[in-house]
Amino acid sequence: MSERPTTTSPRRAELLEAAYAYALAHGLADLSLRPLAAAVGSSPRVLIFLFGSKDGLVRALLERARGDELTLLDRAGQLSGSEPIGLAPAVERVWAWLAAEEHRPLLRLWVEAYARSLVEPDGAWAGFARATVDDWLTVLAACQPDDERDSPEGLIRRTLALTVLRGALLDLLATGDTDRVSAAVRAAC
Amino acid sequence: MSERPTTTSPRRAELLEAAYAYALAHGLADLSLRPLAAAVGSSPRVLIFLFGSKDGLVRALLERARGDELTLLDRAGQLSGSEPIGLAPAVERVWAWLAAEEHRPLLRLWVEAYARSLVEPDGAWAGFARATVDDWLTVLAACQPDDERDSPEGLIRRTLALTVLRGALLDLLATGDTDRVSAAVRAAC
DNA sequence: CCGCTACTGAAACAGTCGTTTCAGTAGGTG
DNA sequence: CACCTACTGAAACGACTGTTTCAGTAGCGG
Repeated sequence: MSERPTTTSPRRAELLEAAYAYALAHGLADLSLRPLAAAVGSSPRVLIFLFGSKDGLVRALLERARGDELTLLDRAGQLSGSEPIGLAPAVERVWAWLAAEEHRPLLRLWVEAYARSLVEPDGAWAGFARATVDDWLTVLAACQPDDERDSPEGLIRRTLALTVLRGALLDLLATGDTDRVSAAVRAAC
Repeated sequence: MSERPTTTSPRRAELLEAAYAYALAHGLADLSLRPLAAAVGSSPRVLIFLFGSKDGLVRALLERARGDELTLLDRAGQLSGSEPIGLAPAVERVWAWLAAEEHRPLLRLWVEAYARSLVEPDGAWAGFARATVDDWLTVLAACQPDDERDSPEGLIRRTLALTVLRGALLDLLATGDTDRVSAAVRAAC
């Protein structure tokens, strides 16, 4: 009976932003409506009304996080806008962004969503891991010179580049040892 | 009052093994006692009695998973037992194990625990991510020639090796594209 | 048989969960 | 004014959660 304006509405956008900040701080794993609603100055009733269900809210949060990720990727893509800058410089630039202290909550959230979508491939998390792999590979491809991009070795090289970035991110989030991990990324280039 | 044989007991070991199989199939994120107990032929009462609490059970499961991981690492370490085999061959051997289809549930569980211990560094998951980074770096160090191992570049090289393995694992779990990812790992060596 | 340890079943406890029901209020438009 | 849309508060629903209480049973050494 309580229909859903699943579409965008001003209040919905406002609450989504607040909920996103809350998720960055507390994680998505044991997110629950009542504490979240209290933190963002709302009520479970309203969250359900605006997002349809808790799953709808989580989906919206994941899309929101993916939005942040895509703006990063756009910035990396810009650098290859006029002329491809090559894989190694692209990796170093993206890594500088990933290693920045202030992006760590977002990246933790990202790892959490990635892992969850592997374990539980249905529901709100469906396809998140797969989607980001494709997003990144596409952007890395845009950084490669034209002839390299379309060769089989080009695919393998950008897969390796993505692998280094992802693995380094995991190490960094666990140890916080920026120097050691950044040196490894630099060595890979 | 119903205090803890937190120590090992025959029944406890038996149920732990069954619960481990269940966790491999269903994940740890929304593990709950009643369905688990039903699946392993026991009751919540007994699980609490034998493991002290749900947190105790989860801790035991994580230790159990880490046990599986350590036997893999031991096997990689064996190959460097008499004479260090070098980083690149070690990576290729370990990757062959990681890429095997039958190890995927264990690796999914591993990623789940890793991510969770990043988001929620207290409680049962504490230190899991950090511990495995150290485990792996130690074993990779044992594969390096003596002079390389103790140099600063040696630390960076094995960090990079670990990075490649971890990143490749994430890609493989999301896409299942063994050929592409294995080619990238081979290219890194 | 006694007493001890190890384990177990059934039921209840208090709490949280997502969601629903029913009731509104505020603001703009006709 | 009436009317519609957008939003909201309070309270309840039933289903679950981890945990506890109380009551056992089975086996075994003495």
